[in-house]
Amino acid sequence: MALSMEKHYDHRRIEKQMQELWEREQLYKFNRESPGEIYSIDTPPPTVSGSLHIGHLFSYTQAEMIARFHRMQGRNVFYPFGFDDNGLPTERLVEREENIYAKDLPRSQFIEKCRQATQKYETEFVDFWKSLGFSVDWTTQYETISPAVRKISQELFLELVKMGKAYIKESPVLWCTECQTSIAQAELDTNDIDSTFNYIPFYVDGEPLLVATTRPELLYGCVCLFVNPADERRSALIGKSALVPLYQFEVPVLADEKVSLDKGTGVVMCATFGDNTDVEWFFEHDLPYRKVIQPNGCIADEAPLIGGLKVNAARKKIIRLLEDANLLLKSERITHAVATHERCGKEVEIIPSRQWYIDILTEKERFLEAGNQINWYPAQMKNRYRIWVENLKWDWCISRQRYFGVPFPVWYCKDCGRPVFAKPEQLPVNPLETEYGGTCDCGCKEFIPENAVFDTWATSSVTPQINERLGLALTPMSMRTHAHEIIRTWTFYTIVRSLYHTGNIPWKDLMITGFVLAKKGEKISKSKSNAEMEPTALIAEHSADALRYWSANARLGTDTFFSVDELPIAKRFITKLWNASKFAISHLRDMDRNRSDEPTLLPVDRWIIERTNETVIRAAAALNEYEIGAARHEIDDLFWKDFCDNYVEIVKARLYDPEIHGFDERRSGQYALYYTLLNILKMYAVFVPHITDYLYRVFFIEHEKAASIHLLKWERPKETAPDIIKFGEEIKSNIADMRKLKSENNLSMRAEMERLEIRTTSFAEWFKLSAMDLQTCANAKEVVILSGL
RNA sequence: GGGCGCUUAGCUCAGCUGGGAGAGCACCUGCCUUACAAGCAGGGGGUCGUUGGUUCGAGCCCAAUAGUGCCCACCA
Repeated sequence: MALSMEKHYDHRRIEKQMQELWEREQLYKFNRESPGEIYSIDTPPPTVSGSLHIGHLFSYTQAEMIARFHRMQGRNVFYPFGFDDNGLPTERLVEREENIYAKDLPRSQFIEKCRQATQKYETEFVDFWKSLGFSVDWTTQYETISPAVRKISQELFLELVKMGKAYIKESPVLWCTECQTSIAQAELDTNDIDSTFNYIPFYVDGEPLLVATTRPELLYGCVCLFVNPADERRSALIGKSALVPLYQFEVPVLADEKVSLDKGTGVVMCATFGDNTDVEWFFEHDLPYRKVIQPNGCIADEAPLIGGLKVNAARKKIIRLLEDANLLLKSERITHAVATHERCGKEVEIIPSRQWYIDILTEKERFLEAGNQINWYPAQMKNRYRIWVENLKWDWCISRQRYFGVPFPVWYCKDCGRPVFAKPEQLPVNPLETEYGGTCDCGCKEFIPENAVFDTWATSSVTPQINERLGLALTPMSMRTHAHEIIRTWTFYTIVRSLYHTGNIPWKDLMITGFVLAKKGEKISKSKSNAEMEPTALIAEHSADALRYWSANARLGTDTFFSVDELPIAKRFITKLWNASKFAISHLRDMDRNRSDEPTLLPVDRWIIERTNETVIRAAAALNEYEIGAARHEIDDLFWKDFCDNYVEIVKARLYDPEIHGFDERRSGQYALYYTLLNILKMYAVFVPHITDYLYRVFFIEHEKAASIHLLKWERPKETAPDIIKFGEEIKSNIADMRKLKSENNLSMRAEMERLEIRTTSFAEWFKLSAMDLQTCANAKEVVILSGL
């Protein structure tokens, strides 16, 4: 195929052309037989929630660059992509888009709608990654709802059951009354909500005892009052009975050190269940359960005065009743943080129910130790993990009373209620569609299927095992990457599962990327002002390489702001790379690479080669630490400042006029130019794969043989020559002085000058060999070298 | 309340193990120079949040303090 270099770089045509070529040539196809150690990347399977935003582009692109970097270090990169399509995010998307509620539809019909939505968005996502030039072997793609993954997920669940690490119990659980499912601690958000702190008198021995509460609707659920045992004012109350206002039943006054002396009135109402502390007290003090709130968010009918009302309406009504009865002695307006469900924003309740859990509370120490064995990039992200683990209060509830997810391979005996489990050969199985087919130990042959599905994280937490489904032993994988918001979920849960299933950490390195914010403090949303940040439109207009180049500007783990105003910088870089290459290649066309004798290099040529080697070393060091921005800046410095602004300007005349400068001298220049440009392109290939491969295929392919620049390896210079680099610094400073002189006199850079004085510390010999170059570069009549300065 | 960041030029940020304060954008001046005017060359502009300490020497280390952001806790 004939590729040409036109005056202007046409990203629309060339990016598409390159992507088609890569696909046709199967350039990124993973081959387990390929040489090189395997470098495996555990990439987040995006949840199908409908929004494809600049944050995806930013975070995934950085990881993709790491894949390219390691491939160009000679490693056999395994870089599978997946989709986390099952679960609540997809369900919420479908409910929102179609304006329906899952519970109003037949189960199978709703699941079918989810499947359709999933397919539609997954196609969009894949097209998107492809349009960014991702070096992914799409034949390794997985979906968490697929039969193969369902099977793995169910198998591993059964393994946990066998180990005693997964268990079922009837217990208070975090519950979303909007989504009508149990949820896990990791799915909580906190929102500041306006509320009132209500002071209500209970009566003990006929004397009023003021209790402050934000949840008066739970009065009927009150099971006791608590005071602090060290509270001298209250010690006489301990053990007595208190009369609950409005409802007129008696509850005991108990003592517990968790009660703070100075909060509210120092007396706490404990209800089942207002908050996490109530649950702890429920167990520690063996308290009874008084039902108030039902799973659908309505007050139980048996609760007088407010039965059947929604929680908020019930609260209002109770407050009004208290006021009417002169029982609301004080009411303070407050703003306080309440736990909400991250998927819908609704306040979370605590309701007893029968759920499946994975034991995590007994193994905190082990999880912390595992965290220490993993290399965190950037290192301080480990703190978020540590603090999360230390603060865990609930075992991981993995059952969801939802529809579009991996089913539990479980039935319950109709007689004794004991769970029975699917046999290995049955998997994957949906107990709603398949009979258990066995007999319970109690002799019963009838079973009730479990209709809950797994928490979506219960499946996505085994991505290392999912990635191993193709028969490759990968764990611990080389690297996991994602943004910092899911440390408490994806990172944590994967570590839990890996330790349980393999006894080992899931990956060696964790690369935690930052977030993209619209502007200071504003999160990305689908609001109008953010429409200009729609990524597919940005790529179409500004090119994938430009957006990739922009993404590579960030420091790892640090949030960044996106503004279209930043893209011209990237576009200018693309133009510069195009023009510089165009120039260099035009002077390399006649180069004879087959000559066996290497040219004797002039010092200037040695300098740019050494600078290139130095940059390769530095950029590789940064990328080995996942510092993409630092690496890019190193290469930028070499390319723009040293190569374009200085080296090319110096070597130009030699390339144009061998009759004046000498043919060997021209050959030396060609050699350095070839080496430097090729290696600059190789380094940039990680960041801007389209333009670099095009430039490679336009020219270098004749000499390098490999079909694509992406099949080449970076140089591995062992050391550089510091002297020649210092010499280069002196050349640059001499040229800068010359340019300054002309600029200050409003002269063209081409203006002729009488004499160029070169000042050098100790490189007089090298400057003598470069005198001709510098003389032409400055358009000077003579060059004088002043050494020893 | 606990933890982790950040604070450097008008803006966005880089500054490695302590020694010269930097880049891009913006601004000003000049330059059609056989890759690039979508360019090039040059310039102005900073008490490195504040205070104290260690050191021959601090943007960098230590302590305190202010502002700001995130993570966690906080529903009486």
